[in-house]
Amino acid sequence: MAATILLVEDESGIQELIKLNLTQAGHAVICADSAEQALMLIRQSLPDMVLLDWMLPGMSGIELARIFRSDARMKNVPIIMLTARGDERDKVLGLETGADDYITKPFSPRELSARIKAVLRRRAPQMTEDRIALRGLVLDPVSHRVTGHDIALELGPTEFRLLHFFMTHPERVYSRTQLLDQVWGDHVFVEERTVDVHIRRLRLALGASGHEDLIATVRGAGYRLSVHD
Amino acid sequence: MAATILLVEDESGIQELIKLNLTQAGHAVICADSAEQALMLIRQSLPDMVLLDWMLPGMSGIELARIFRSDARMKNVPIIMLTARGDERDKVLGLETGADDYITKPFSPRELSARIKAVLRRRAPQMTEDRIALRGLVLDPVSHRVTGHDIALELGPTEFRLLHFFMTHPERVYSRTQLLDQVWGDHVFVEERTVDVHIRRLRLALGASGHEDLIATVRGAGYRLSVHD
DNA sequence: CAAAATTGTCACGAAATTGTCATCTTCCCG
DNA sequence: CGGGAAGATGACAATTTCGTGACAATTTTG
Repeated sequence: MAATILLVEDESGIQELIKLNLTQAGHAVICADSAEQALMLIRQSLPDMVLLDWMLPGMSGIELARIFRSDARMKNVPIIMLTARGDERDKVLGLETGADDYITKPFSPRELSARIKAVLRRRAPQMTEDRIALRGLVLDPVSHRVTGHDIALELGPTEFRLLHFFMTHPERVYSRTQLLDQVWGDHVFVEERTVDVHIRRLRLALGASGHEDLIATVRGAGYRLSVHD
Repeated sequence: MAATILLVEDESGIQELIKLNLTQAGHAVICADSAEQALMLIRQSLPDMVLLDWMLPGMSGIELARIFRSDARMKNVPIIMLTARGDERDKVLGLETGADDYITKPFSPRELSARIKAVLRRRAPQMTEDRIALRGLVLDPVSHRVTGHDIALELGPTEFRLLHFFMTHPERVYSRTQLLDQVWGDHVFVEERTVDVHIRRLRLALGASGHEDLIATVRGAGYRLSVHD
């Protein structure tokens, strides 16, 4: 279970330490020193979750969390608060603000890993290993198989990732750029129109089970997996 | 994120300084020395937000904020209060009055920028991704769907943006120029009459669910989305 | 290593969208 | 009532956007 994690922590020592732990656990880590930087980064890199230090210079962690939560685009990004030992008020306040979990410093790498795993399981549908069913379509992340009305579908690797992404994010329009970021990866340099071609290939494959209209194109905006007929 | 900001500050030195900062950050700045001037300017120029000094000659900032809030036309314009250092009472009072945020002088350009960005993100209604419902009409920015009485409406990209804007700014008249700025974009050079045509197309589409009279024409002034029948 | 599969890019055509204009309608005011 | 101003409407051409098939490059597989 590899995830992209945004770490917001002003003390560079602790930041490095946590970053090391997370990296070794197989996660991609993006670091921010301040609330402002965090705001920038979370928008452009769409992390799978945020590790947020309670105490920050300027804007406090809790304020930052509140901002995250008030913006619909970031509403679904899970947040874990890092707090100093035993400050119960902070804990309550943090959870009220919408943090998904909190962890008190100092903590062991194992504990951190466990919390991350738990939160991701709860909040990031893509990362789970559960089967996803939708309109007679069943996608199994484990066996890497897809069936439509019990008919096995032949999908290439990219088509599979694309469908996987759409099925974990239904009823939501994604631009070509967003799809490239989410399905191909941030760093990749690929033409936007390439998305069209893969959408087409995916549609063709889905057609084998009568699901050709599952993915709708939204002119001028992007594509969307529609749950309704 | 470029915005039009109304700055209300009586000390010309500070005013110049802030104006410089904001301009460099890519915002358009309109300055007012007094509450009276501010009232004039906010009506005619429709800023995206207001930076309001707490201490003003004559009418105080907080009174001004109260007036802003009580006027339907300005109700949706976010306000950031500028207060002197550490006056907590002001802070509380300010937030109660309806200020969206406060910032204590002196402050760094970075902090100001961050607060502005945050407030705009929170308050600029078009930016949120919450579903908007109005007279049986439901617009979902996320899925890019519009339904009127559960009937799906077919909208082109521009019609969608136009309706989105109106639904986030109901009961308020917008001139063609303002609509071009808000829906098309500042830089675009398009005939004003083009707005008429798109209004028409939007009305036609809305007619499919019996909402043809949703957008009213205000002769000599512009158009308005009416909430009431 | 050869065959097969996958992938990114391109060019072309179809279709949708858009801006503009000319022409009616409607409304306002003397 | 008439004249004009402002808005509505329909048509149209230009542009944009998307779908589609082909193809070469690359990777995977046998």
